[in-house]
Amino acid sequence: MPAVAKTSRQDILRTAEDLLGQRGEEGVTFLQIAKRCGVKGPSLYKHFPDREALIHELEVRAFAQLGNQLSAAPQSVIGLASAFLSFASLNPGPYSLLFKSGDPSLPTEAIRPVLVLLENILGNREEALTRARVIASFLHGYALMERSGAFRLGGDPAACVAVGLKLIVPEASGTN
Amino acid sequence: MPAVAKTSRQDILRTAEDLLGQRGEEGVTFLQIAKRCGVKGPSLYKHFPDREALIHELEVRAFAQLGNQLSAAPQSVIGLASAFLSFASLNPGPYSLLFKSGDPSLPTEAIRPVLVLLENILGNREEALTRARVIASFLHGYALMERSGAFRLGGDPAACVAVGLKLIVPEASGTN
DNA sequence: GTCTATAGCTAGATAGAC
DNA sequence: GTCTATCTAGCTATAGAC
Repeated sequence: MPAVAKTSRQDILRTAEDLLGQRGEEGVTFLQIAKRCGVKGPSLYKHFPDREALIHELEVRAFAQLGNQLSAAPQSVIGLASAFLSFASLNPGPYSLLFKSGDPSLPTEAIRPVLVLLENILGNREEALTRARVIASFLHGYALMERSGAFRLGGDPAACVAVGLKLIVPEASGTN
Repeated sequence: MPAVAKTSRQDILRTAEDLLGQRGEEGVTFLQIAKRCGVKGPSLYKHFPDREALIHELEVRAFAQLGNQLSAAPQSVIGLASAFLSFASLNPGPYSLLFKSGDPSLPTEAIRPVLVLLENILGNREEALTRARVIASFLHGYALMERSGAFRLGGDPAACVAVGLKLIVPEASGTN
Protein backbone atom coordinates (compact mmCIF):
# COMPACT_ATOMS: atom_id res chain seq x y z
CA MET A 1 0.00 0.00 0.00
CA PRO A 2 1.48 3.28 -1.14
CA ALA A 3 0.91 6.64 0.44
CA VAL A 4 2.14 5.72 3.91
CA ALA A 5 0.81 7.98 6.68
CA LYS A 6 3.39 10.60 7.62
CA THR A 7 1.18 12.31 10.17
CA SER A 8 -2.02 11.73 12.12
CA ARG A 9 -4.99 13.49 13.63
CA GLN A 10 -3.27 13.56 17.01
CA ASP A 11 -0.03 14.82 15.53
CA ILE A 12 -1.87 17.61 13.74
CA LEU A 13 -3.79 18.65 16.84
CA ARG A 14 -0.68 18.76 19.01
CA THR A 15 1.14 20.78 16.40
CA ALA A 16 -1.78 23.16 16.08
CA GLU A 17 -1.80 23.66 19.86
CA ASP A 18 1.90 24.52 19.82
CA LEU A 19 1.38 26.97 17.01
CA LEU A 20 -1.59 28.47 18.84
CA GLY A 21 0.52 29.11 21.94
CA GLN A 22 3.40 30.56 19.96
CA ARG A 23 1.67 32.67 17.32
CA GLY A 24 -1.94 33.04 18.39
CA GLU A 25 -5.07 31.87 16.64
CA GLU A 26 -4.25 33.63 13.37
CA GLY A 27 -0.97 31.77 13.31
CA VAL A 28 -2.70 28.41 13.17
CA THR A 29 -2.66 27.85 9.41
CA PHE A 30 -2.83 24.61 7.49
CA LEU A 31 0.36 25.56 5.69
CA GLN A 32 2.36 26.00 8.91
CA ILE A 33 0.90 22.93 10.58
CA ALA A 34 1.67 20.85 7.51
CA LYS A 35 5.23 22.12 7.37
CA ARG A 36 5.83 21.10 11.00
CA CYS A 37 4.18 17.74 10.47
CA GLY A 38 6.36 17.00 7.46
CA VAL A 39 3.58 17.01 4.88
CA LYS A 40 2.17 19.47 2.34
CA GLY A 41 -0.78 21.74 3.05
CA PRO A 42 -3.51 20.00 1.08
CA SER A 43 -2.79 16.70 2.84
CA LEU A 44 -4.44 18.02 5.98
CA TYR A 45 -7.81 18.04 4.27
CA LYS A 46 -7.75 14.25 4.53
CA HIS A 47 -7.83 14.66 8.32
CA PHE A 48 -10.07 17.70 8.75
CA PRO A 49 -12.73 19.02 6.36
CA ASP A 50 -11.57 22.62 6.81
CA ARG A 51 -9.82 25.02 9.14
CA GLU A 52 -12.96 25.77 11.13
CA ALA A 53 -13.35 22.11 12.03
CA LEU A 54 -9.80 21.99 13.31
CA ILE A 55 -10.28 25.07 15.50
CA HIS A 56 -13.52 23.72 16.90
CA GLU A 57 -11.81 20.45 17.77
CA LEU A 58 -9.10 22.41 19.59
CA GLU A 59 -11.76 24.19 21.64
CA VAL A 60 -13.44 20.96 22.67
CA ARG A 61 -10.08 19.47 23.63
CA ALA A 62 -9.15 22.56 25.64
CA PHE A 63 -12.22 22.32 27.88
CA ALA A 64 -11.68 18.59 28.32
CA GLN A 65 -8.03 19.06 29.21
CA LEU A 66 -8.78 21.76 31.79
CA GLY A 67 -11.60 19.64 33.21
CA ASN A 68 -9.21 16.73 33.67
CA GLN A 69 -6.63 18.87 35.42
CA LEU A 70 -9.16 20.36 37.82
CA SER A 71 -10.71 16.99 38.60
CA ALA A 72 -7.34 15.47 39.38
CA ALA A 73 -6.15 18.35 41.55
CA PRO A 74 -6.44 18.63 45.34
CA GLN A 75 -9.99 19.87 45.95
CA SER A 76 -9.03 22.97 47.89
CA VAL A 77 -9.01 26.61 46.91
CA ILE A 78 -5.22 26.62 46.59
CA GLY A 79 -5.18 23.24 44.89
CA LEU A 80 -7.69 24.14 42.21
CA ALA A 81 -6.22 27.59 41.66
CA SER A 82 -2.74 26.13 41.25
CA ALA A 83 -4.01 23.54 38.79
CA PHE A 84 -5.76 26.27 36.81
CA LEU A 85 -2.67 28.48 36.65
CA SER A 86 -0.44 25.53 35.79
CA PHE A 87 -2.72 24.62 32.92
CA ALA A 88 -2.67 28.21 31.67
CA SER A 89 1.10 28.34 31.88
CA LEU A 90 1.86 24.92 30.40
CA ASN A 91 -0.83 25.00 27.72
CA PRO A 92 -1.06 28.59 26.50
CA GLY A 93 -2.58 27.52 23.21
CA PRO A 94 -5.56 25.58 24.56
CA TYR A 95 -5.93 28.07 27.41
CA SER A 96 -6.39 30.94 24.98
CA LEU A 97 -9.45 29.19 23.56
CA LEU A 98 -11.29 28.83 26.86
CA PHE A 99 -12.58 32.40 27.03
CA LYS A 100 -13.56 33.02 23.44
CA SER A 101 -17.34 32.88 23.76
CA GLY A 102 -18.60 30.51 21.09
CA ASP A 103 -21.07 27.75 21.77
CA PRO A 104 -22.05 27.18 25.42
CA SER A 105 -21.84 23.40 25.32
CA LEU A 106 -19.39 21.83 27.77
CA PRO A 107 -17.70 24.91 29.26
CA THR A 108 -19.79 24.71 32.40
CA GLU A 109 -18.67 21.21 33.21
CA ALA A 110 -14.96 21.93 33.48
CA ILE A 111 -15.45 24.51 36.22
CA ARG A 112 -17.78 22.39 38.34
CA PRO A 113 -15.16 21.36 40.92
CA VAL A 114 -14.66 24.99 41.88
CA LEU A 115 -18.37 25.54 42.35
CA VAL A 116 -18.81 22.38 44.40
CA LEU A 117 -15.91 23.25 46.66
CA LEU A 118 -17.16 26.78 47.30
CA GLU A 119 -20.67 25.55 48.07
CA ASN A 120 -19.19 23.22 50.66
CA ILE A 121 -17.12 25.97 52.22
CA LEU A 122 -19.74 28.72 52.14
CA GLY A 123 -22.92 26.71 52.52
CA ASN A 124 -24.69 29.07 50.14
CA ARG A 125 -25.21 28.38 46.48
CA GLU A 126 -25.66 31.95 45.30
CA GLU A 127 -22.72 33.24 47.29
CA ALA A 128 -20.64 30.38 45.90
CA LEU A 129 -21.41 31.45 42.35
CA THR A 130 -20.44 35.04 43.08
CA ARG A 131 -17.17 34.01 44.72
CA ALA A 132 -16.44 31.61 41.89
CA ARG A 133 -16.77 34.50 39.47
CA VAL A 134 -14.44 36.66 41.53
CA ILE A 135 -11.89 33.86 41.63
CA ALA A 136 -12.24 33.06 37.94
CA SER A 137 -11.80 36.72 36.98
CA PHE A 138 -8.82 37.07 39.28
CA LEU A 139 -7.03 33.95 38.07
CA HIS A 140 -7.81 34.57 34.42
CA GLY A 141 -6.53 38.14 34.64
CA TYR A 142 -3.45 37.02 36.55
CA ALA A 143 -2.65 34.28 34.04
CA LEU A 144 -2.83 36.72 31.14
CA MET A 145 -0.87 39.47 32.85
CA GLU A 146 1.77 37.00 33.97
CA ARG A 147 2.17 35.68 30.43
CA SER A 148 2.30 39.07 28.76
CA GLY A 149 4.76 40.46 31.28
CA ALA A 150 2.31 43.09 32.48
CA PHE A 151 3.65 43.11 36.05
CA ARG A 152 6.32 45.73 35.56
CA LEU A 153 6.84 47.14 39.03
CA GLY A 154 9.30 44.62 40.41
CA GLY A 155 8.95 42.29 43.36
CA ASP A 156 7.41 38.85 43.01
CA PRO A 157 4.11 38.98 41.11
CA ALA A 158 3.33 35.36 42.00
CA ALA A 159 3.07 36.38 45.65
CA CYS A 160 -0.21 38.14 44.92
CA VAL A 161 -1.92 34.84 44.06
CA ALA A 162 -1.94 33.38 47.57
CA VAL A 163 -2.75 36.80 49.02
CA GLY A 164 -5.63 37.29 46.62
CA LEU A 165 -7.11 33.85 47.26
CA LYS A 166 -6.99 34.33 51.03
CA LEU A 167 -8.75 37.67 50.69
CA ILE A 168 -11.42 36.34 48.33
CA VAL A 169 -12.16 33.17 50.34
CA PRO A 170 -11.10 33.90 53.93
CA GLU A 171 -13.41 31.09 55.09
CA ALA A 172 -10.98 28.56 53.60
CA SER A 173 -7.98 29.63 55.69
CA GLY A 174 -6.58 26.78 57.73
CA THR A 175 -8.75 24.30 55.85
CA ASN A 176 -6.36 24.12 52.88
CA MET B 1 -5.11 72.75 -5.53
CA PRO B 2 -5.89 69.19 -6.51
CA ALA B 3 -5.74 66.17 -4.26
CA VAL B 4 -8.05 67.49 -1.54
CA ALA B 5 -7.68 65.66 1.79
CA LYS B 6 -10.42 63.05 2.17
CA THR B 7 -9.18 61.74 5.49
CA SER B 8 -6.79 62.66 8.29
CA ARG B 9 -4.46 61.20 10.88
CA GLN B 10 -7.20 61.47 13.52
CA ASP B 11 -9.79 59.93 11.24
CA ILE B 12 -7.49 57.01 10.49
CA LEU B 13 -6.68 56.42 14.15
CA ARG B 14 -10.34 56.48 15.20
CA THR B 15 -11.23 54.11 12.40
CA ALA B 16 -8.37 51.78 13.35
CA GLU B 17 -9.58 51.75 16.95
CA ASP B 18 -13.09 50.78 15.84
CA LEU B 19 -11.70 48.02 13.65
CA LEU B 20 -9.50 46.84 16.52
CA GLY B 21 -12.51 46.51 18.82
CA GLN B 22 -14.60 44.75 16.21
CA ARG B 23 -12.11 42.40 14.56
CA GLY B 24 -9.05 42.28 16.77
CA GLU B 25 -5.52 43.32 15.99
CA GLU B 26 -5.25 41.15 12.87
CA GLY B 27 -8.31 42.91 11.52
CA VAL B 28 -6.59 46.26 11.54
CA THR B 29 -5.40 46.35 7.94
CA PHE B 30 -4.58 49.35 5.77
CA LEU B 31 -7.03 48.09 3.19
CA GLN B 32 -9.97 47.96 5.61
CA ILE B 33 -9.11 51.26 7.26
CA ALA B 34 -8.83 52.93 3.87
CA LYS B 35 -12.16 51.54 2.75
CA ARG B 36 -13.89 52.96 5.83
CA CYS B 37 -12.14 56.29 5.45
CA GLY B 38 -13.21 56.59 1.84
CA VAL B 39 -9.75 56.34 0.30
CA LYS B 40 -7.61 53.66 -1.32
CA GLY B 41 -5.06 51.61 0.59
CA PRO B 42 -1.84 53.21 -0.61
CA SER B 43 -3.08 56.66 0.42
CA LEU B 44 -2.55 55.78 4.07
CA TYR B 45 1.19 55.66 3.56
CA LYS B 46 1.08 59.44 3.33
CA HIS B 47 -0.08 59.49 6.97
CA PHE B 48 1.87 56.60 8.47
CA PRO B 49 5.15 55.09 7.23
CA ASP B 50 3.85 51.53 7.70
CA ARG B 51 1.42 49.38 9.64
CA GLU B 52 3.78 48.97 12.60
CA ALA B 53 3.88 52.73 13.12
CA LEU B 54 0.10 52.88 13.19
CA ILE B 55 -0.17 50.10 15.77
CA HIS B 56 2.47 51.73 17.95
CA GLU B 57 0.58 55.01 17.83
CA LEU B 58 -2.57 53.17 18.91
CA GLU B 59 -0.72 51.73 21.90
CA VAL B 60 0.56 55.10 23.03
CA ARG B 61 -2.93 56.57 22.69
CA ALA B 62 -4.49 53.72 24.64
CA PHE B 63 -2.30 54.28 27.69
CA ALA B 64 -2.89 58.01 27.52
CA GLN B 65 -6.65 57.56 27.26
CA LEU B 66 -6.80 55.18 30.22
CA GLY B 67 -4.55 57.49 32.23
CA ASN B 68 -6.92 60.39 31.57
CA GLN B 69 -9.97 58.39 32.64
CA LEU B 70 -8.35 57.22 35.86
CA SER B 71 -7.09 60.70 36.73
CA ALA B 72 -10.52 62.23 36.21
CA ALA B 73 -12.37 59.56 38.20
CA PRO B 74 -13.31 59.70 41.90
CA GLN B 75 -10.16 58.61 43.73
CA SER B 76 -11.74 55.72 45.60
CA VAL B 77 -11.52 51.98 45.05
CA ILE B 78 -14.98 51.88 43.55
CA GLY B 79 -14.44 55.05 41.56
CA LEU B 80 -11.20 53.92 39.95
CA ALA B 81 -12.48 50.41 39.33
CA SER B 82 -15.63 51.74 37.66
CA ALA B 83 -13.59 54.07 35.48
CA PHE B 84 -11.34 51.18 34.49
CA LEU B 85 -14.24 48.90 33.58
CA SER B 86 -16.02 51.69 31.73
CA PHE B 87 -12.94 52.32 29.67
CA ALA B 88 -12.63 48.62 28.88
CA SER B 89 -16.27 48.43 27.87
CA LEU B 90 -16.46 51.64 25.85
CA ASN B 91 -13.06 51.33 24.20
CA PRO B 92 -12.50 47.62 23.54
CA GLY B 93 -9.97 48.35 20.81
CA PRO B 94 -7.57 50.51 22.81
CA TYR B 95 -8.15 48.37 25.92
CA SER B 96 -6.99 45.25 24.11
CA LEU B 97 -3.60 46.90 23.54
CA LEU B 98 -2.91 47.66 27.21
CA PHE B 99 -1.81 44.17 28.19
CA LYS B 100 0.27 43.16 25.20
CA SER B 101 3.75 43.42 26.72
CA GLY B 102 5.82 45.49 24.32
CA ASP B 103 7.98 48.38 25.43
CA PRO B 104 7.75 49.36 29.10
CA SER B 105 7.61 53.09 28.54
CA LEU B 106 4.52 54.88 29.87
CA PRO B 107 2.42 51.93 31.09
CA THR B 108 3.41 52.54 34.70
CA GLU B 109 2.12 56.08 34.70
CA ALA B 110 -1.50 55.32 33.83
CA ILE B 111 -1.95 53.05 36.84
CA ARG B 112 -0.38 55.41 39.36
CA PRO B 113 -3.68 56.70 40.84
CA VAL B 114 -4.50 53.16 41.98
CA LEU B 115 -1.15 52.73 43.67
CA VAL B 116 -1.35 56.12 45.38
CA LEU B 117 -4.84 55.43 46.69
CA LEU B 118 -3.92 52.01 48.07
CA GLU B 119 -0.80 53.39 49.79
CA ASN B 120 -3.00 55.97 51.51
CA ILE B 121 -5.51 53.36 52.61
CA LEU B 122 -3.06 50.66 53.66
CA GLY B 123 -0.12 52.76 54.83
CA ASN B 124 2.27 50.18 53.43
CA ARG B 125 3.95 50.48 50.07
CA GLU B 126 4.69 46.80 49.51
CA GLU B 127 1.24 45.68 50.56
CA ALA B 128 -0.25 48.35 48.29
CA LEU B 129 1.63 46.91 45.31
CA THR B 130 0.40 43.41 46.07
CA ARG B 131 -3.20 44.53 46.46
CA ALA B 132 -2.94 46.61 43.29
CA ARG B 133 -1.89 43.47 41.45
CA VAL B 134 -4.80 41.51 42.86
CA ILE B 135 -7.20 44.27 41.83
CA ALA B 136 -5.66 44.67 38.39
CA SER B 137 -5.83 40.92 37.74
CA PHE B 138 -9.41 40.76 38.98
CA LEU B 139 -10.67 43.71 36.93
CA HIS B 140 -8.76 42.71 33.82
CA GLY B 141 -10.09 39.17 34.00
CA TYR B 142 -13.60 40.42 34.68
CA ALA B 143 -13.51 42.86 31.76
CA LEU B 144 -12.44 40.12 29.36
CA MET B 145 -14.91 37.54 30.63
CA GLU B 146 -17.72 40.05 30.56
CA ARG B 147 -16.92 40.99 26.98
CA SER B 148 -16.57 37.42 25.74
CA GLY B 149 -19.74 36.29 27.46
CA ALA B 150 -17.87 33.84 29.65
CA PHE B 151 -20.28 34.19 32.59
CA ARG B 152 -22.70 31.50 31.55
CA LEU B 153 -24.34 30.45 34.79
CA GLY B 154 -27.05 33.05 35.04
CA GLY B 155 -27.63 35.70 37.65
CA ASP B 156 -26.00 39.11 37.46
CA PRO B 157 -22.28 38.84 36.75
CA ALA B 158 -21.75 42.55 37.44
CA ALA B 159 -22.69 41.93 41.07
CA CYS B 160 -19.39 40.18 41.63
CA VAL B 161 -17.43 43.38 41.01
CA ALA B 162 -18.51 45.21 44.16
CA VAL B 163 -18.28 41.98 46.16
CA GLY B 164 -14.78 41.29 44.87
CA LEU B 165 -13.52 44.79 45.58
CA LYS B 166 -14.86 44.71 49.14
CA LEU B 167 -13.13 41.39 49.74
CA ILE B 168 -9.84 42.52 48.24
CA VAL B 169 -9.73 45.88 50.03
CA PRO B 170 -11.89 45.54 53.13
CA GLU B 171 -10.02 48.50 54.68
CA ALA B 172 -11.81 50.81 52.21
CA SER B 173 -15.33 49.92 53.33
CA GLY B 174 -17.26 52.93 54.49
CA THR B 175 -14.57 55.21 53.12
CA ASN B 176 -15.88 54.99 49.52
C1' DG C 1 -2.90 9.45 2.37
C1' DT C 2 0.25 12.17 -0.12
C1' DC C 3 1.39 14.83 -3.84
C1' DT C 4 1.45 18.84 -7.70
C1' DA C 5 -0.99 22.38 -9.77
C1' DT C 6 -4.01 25.87 -9.49
C1' DA C 7 -7.66 29.20 -8.50
C1' DG C 8 -9.12 33.14 -5.71
C1' DC C 9 -8.45 36.08 -2.09
C1' DT C 10 -6.26 39.42 1.09
C1' DA C 11 -2.47 41.54 2.92
C1' DG C 12 1.87 44.98 3.00
C1' DA C 13 4.37 47.88 0.37
C1' DT C 14 6.42 50.70 -3.69
C1' DA C 15 6.50 53.54 -8.16
C1' DG C 16 4.94 57.09 -10.58
C1' DA C 17 1.01 59.92 -12.72
C1' DC C 18 -2.08 63.73 -11.47
C1' DG D 1 -2.77 63.85 -0.86
C1' DT D 2 -4.96 60.64 -3.84
C1' DC D 3 -4.89 57.59 -7.41
C1' DT D 4 -3.78 53.18 -10.57
C1' DA D 5 -0.77 49.58 -11.38
C1' DT D 6 2.16 46.30 -9.71
C1' DC D 7 5.01 43.18 -6.87
C1' DT D 8 5.62 39.77 -3.25
C1' DA D 9 3.83 36.82 0.02
C1' DG D 10 0.74 33.85 2.58
C1' DC D 11 -3.64 31.90 3.19
C1' DT D 12 -8.02 28.51 2.08
C1' DA D 13 -9.57 25.27 -0.75
C1' DT D 14 -10.32 22.08 -4.85
C1' DA D 15 -9.05 18.77 -8.67
C1' DG D 16 -6.87 14.98 -10.00
C1' DA D 17 -2.58 11.95 -10.45
C1' DC D 18 -0.13 8.38 -7.86
